[in-house]
Amino acid sequence: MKEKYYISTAIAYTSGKPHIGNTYEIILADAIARFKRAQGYDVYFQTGTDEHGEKIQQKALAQGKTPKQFVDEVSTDIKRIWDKMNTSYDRFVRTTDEIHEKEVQKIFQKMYDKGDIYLGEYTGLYCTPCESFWTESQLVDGKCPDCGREVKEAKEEAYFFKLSKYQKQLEEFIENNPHFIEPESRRNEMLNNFIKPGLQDLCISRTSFDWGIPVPNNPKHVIYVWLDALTNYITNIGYDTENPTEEFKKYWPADLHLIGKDIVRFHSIYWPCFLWSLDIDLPKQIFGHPWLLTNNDKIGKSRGNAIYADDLADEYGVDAVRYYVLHEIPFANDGNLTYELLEERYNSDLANILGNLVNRTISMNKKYFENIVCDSDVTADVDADLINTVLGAKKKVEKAMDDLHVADAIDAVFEIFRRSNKYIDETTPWILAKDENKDRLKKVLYNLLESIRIGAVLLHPFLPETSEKIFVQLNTDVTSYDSIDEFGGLKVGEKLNDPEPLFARIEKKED
RNA sequence: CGCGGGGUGGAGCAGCUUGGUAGCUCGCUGGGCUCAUAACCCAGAGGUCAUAGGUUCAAAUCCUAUCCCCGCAACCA
Repeated sequence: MKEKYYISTAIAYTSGKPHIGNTYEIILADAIARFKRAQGYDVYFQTGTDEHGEKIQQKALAQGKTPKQFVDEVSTDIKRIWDKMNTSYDRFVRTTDEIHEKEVQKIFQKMYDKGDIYLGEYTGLYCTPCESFWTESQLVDGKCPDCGREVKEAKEEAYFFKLSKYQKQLEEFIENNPHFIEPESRRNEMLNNFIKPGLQDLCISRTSFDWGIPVPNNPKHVIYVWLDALTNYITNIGYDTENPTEEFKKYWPADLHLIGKDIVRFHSIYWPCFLWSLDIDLPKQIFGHPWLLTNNDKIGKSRGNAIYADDLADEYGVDAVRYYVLHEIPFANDGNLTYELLEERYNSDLANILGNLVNRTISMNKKYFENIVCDSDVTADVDADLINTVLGAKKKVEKAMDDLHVADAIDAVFEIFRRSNKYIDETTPWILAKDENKDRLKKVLYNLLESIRIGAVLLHPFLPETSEKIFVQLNTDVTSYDSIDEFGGLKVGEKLNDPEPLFARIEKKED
């Protein structure tokens, strides 16, 4: 039986259209999911939208819509972008789905019955006109950051979750599982900044708005969005407080929660404690990926520098966008996106190194052998180095992917293409073409076509569309992950399709 | 002294855990080639690795201090 692999993204908050930085997450998850599938795992890949909360209620109101209308529109748009980016999620979930809402209430009830949730009083600084609580640090000159008026201490009834009860357990767990939170810098931050100083009980209900899941038996409270949102990872695969489904038993615990570094806290502190409260195993790993910046500034609508994935895809193509974001964020540090950098990568890597290689190779094969795949036994010393590089790439990709170093994995694939370009110069096929029998040329072109095939197989998780276009030009169905363990999978005698440029070069703008 | 991260040739990054000729991609200069999307291949110039001390035979890599940048700071997801 195939080993399972459950990967999730965070569910996207439906307060507005996600920008390229948000979209990066689903692309990254997709690359990992596709890679694991290629390796033979039984992959379950979940994504979706997080749709409750005060902010959404306010936004909807401002647009004269009901919250439900509003989130329906935004969620549809998010799904559209995910689809446009060619992401292969297995399930797109929404926190407004009935199955989820019902289960969250049952979860709340179970925690309550267990004694992990109690009714208490929330004390905070309250601005009466704004009907909002603020923390000390949010205040501006000691006054309400919204309206500038005085705030005063106020109390309200609220439910609390006993985080404090699990503090020691959590601290020990994270100490003993050094890879539970990645990258390491985030782990240190959580441990030193939040956990070790002590965990306060978490207020998990709100009464200041009603766009949320009602607390069972006390509907003037709605359940705090993070309890609502985090549980999406289990409710949608069939968790139930009494009778969890076979699907749940099969896929849980998740292998990887892929999330933004800004919400590591919720996933590495609240989520484990919630799961313990339910007596469920913890996910195996939480990876807080870095951000994509533009001009080294945070991307955001309010900053007026928002860049959207679908706009970029319209201009440069889906795979160019995928390539850029996957390649530009090595691992733990933020990446940078500008149109100049994107065009630079596009031209040099996609158009020149990859696109041109495929084009020149297939063009030569057409010119010299009428598109027929030929081969011979006339080898030379240079062949071995090419073949070693090509066959060695798989291990490098696997090693990099095991560490979630996706950018390194892509580089390892491109080594095949770079080496192949060099091989053309070393072998000078146009000179070999002058030979009467062309036997050496047959071997050289076969080696090149086969290298491209192997490269395309490895490229597939990252740039699926491009990879498939290459297979079409090679007219091959030998595309399995196992087919690249040995050199020589491409069948002799097959007829290639005519060359078609994969990526048209972008000419520099004249302005 | 709130916590964490970063400051490496013109640009974007790796290296730092386990000290020992500073690496990659792009750009630039020169050369080669002509199959190809003026693409490809080779060679070269360019860095006192933020600053100041310290440890060491030897530091980008360890320690201390300082400066600058970024994120977080629990009820906003």
